[in-house]
Amino acid sequence: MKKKISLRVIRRISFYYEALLKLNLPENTYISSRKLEEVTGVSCNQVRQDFFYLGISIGKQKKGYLVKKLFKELKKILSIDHSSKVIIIGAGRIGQALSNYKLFKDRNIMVTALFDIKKELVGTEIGKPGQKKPILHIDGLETYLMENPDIKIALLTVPEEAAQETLDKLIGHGIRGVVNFAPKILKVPKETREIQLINDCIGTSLYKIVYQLYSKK
Amino acid sequence: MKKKISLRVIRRISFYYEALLKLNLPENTYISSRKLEEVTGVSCNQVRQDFFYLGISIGKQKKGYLVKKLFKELKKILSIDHSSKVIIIGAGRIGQALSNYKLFKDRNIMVTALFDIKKELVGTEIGKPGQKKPILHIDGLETYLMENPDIKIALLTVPEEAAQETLDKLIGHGIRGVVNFAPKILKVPKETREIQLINDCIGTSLYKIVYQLYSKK
DNA sequence: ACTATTAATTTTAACTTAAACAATATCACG
DNA sequence: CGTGATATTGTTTAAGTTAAAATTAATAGT
Repeated sequence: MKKKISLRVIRRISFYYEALLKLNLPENTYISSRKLEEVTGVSCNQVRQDFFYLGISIGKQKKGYLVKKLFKELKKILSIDHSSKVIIIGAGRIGQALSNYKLFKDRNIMVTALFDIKKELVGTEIGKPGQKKPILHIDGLETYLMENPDIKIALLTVPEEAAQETLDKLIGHGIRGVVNFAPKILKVPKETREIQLINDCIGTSLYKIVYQLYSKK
Repeated sequence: MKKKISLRVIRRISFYYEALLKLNLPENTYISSRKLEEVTGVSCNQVRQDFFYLGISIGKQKKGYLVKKLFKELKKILSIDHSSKVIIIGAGRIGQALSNYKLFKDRNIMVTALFDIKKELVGTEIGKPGQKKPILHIDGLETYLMENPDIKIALLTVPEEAAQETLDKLIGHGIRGVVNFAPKILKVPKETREIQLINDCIGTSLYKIVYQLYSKK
């Protein structure tokens, strides 16, 4: 029985992983919790506690964690030690930006196709040579998913008017996890259980920053 | 002395606010905590506790909260009862998408200009007629901010290679709050205190969804 | 061998959410 | 028009979760 890890911890773990990517240290060197604090902003105490909690006790006193080992452990926890395929629904600016997002490689996440309804987009490809992805019509979604049953994740970047309806359609066609980028909070229908939805609405954090800045006193 | 509100509460408050926007109810009708749960996914207990905590005790038994009053209270808490001006650094796909983001209006947040270094972009305008925003060269940033001292917030959508450097520059020129959309965790220099930075890196939530979906068991 | 640094672990405190419950206003109904 | 049932709030209390701090142990370097 595996311990449940909260999304908050997962987020920090992803920070540590990103830090390793960013620093690009040789695999046989060490990185300390202090250094991780410096790069990620997460306190070294928290770093160690996270590692302890997760059963990562691979540190060496006075040196830190072996980069190679740490990479491996973090990947395992994040479930990015194997490759995941995703599709993007909506080939507008956000969708295209996401599909071009080069770091997907380091995270073992692959965009296989984009879907849209705009005539001028459907049938074209986007991306750099060698990693082009087709833009397909959304009517072909069901067929596509039947032919590619290992695709369980969709990134939703359609206009907000169409967002909820599209989400429902995705779920109906077997998608199990969705990140919603449309500026509108979506909900999964009650009946359908076990669907993972993250509302990562663009602009949400504006509220936070405005609050922090202007609510003072 | 004002009570400190955590960002987590602020996020929920913004959900309630978004729910009101979405439902678009007449101002003189009522909305219950149950209904808010239905729309936002936040439990009605939590809703009531939030309101209690924040001193919003405007509910009527058996009916709920008067939409008009609730709007007013939420706006006040979120500090969007007055207008805030922001600039966008990076006029690429994400930056353009953000600048077109129509909901800014309802949130009293205005994009006044975009900045970039690309020759083909600088000097042009984007946006629908009547709300066009200029794209300026980033070299003009300092001057622009001196002429518009009420702009304290920047949205950062530059490529990740330039992100940290650009953030430092922004801070140097008096920007006080930044939302970073580049796929890289940034940090504010230690010396500079009181700068609000939110790393809202595009793609961060992919880790979460992948974990939730593939780590099962 | 001593010192300083760092990890592992435990303890404590803070924060967050959930649950419970009393109070009250509205509505249905006779 | 009165009355009772009920929905819904305001408030408190408890539980659960998360983060911080403190402590212990180990090891590298001098």
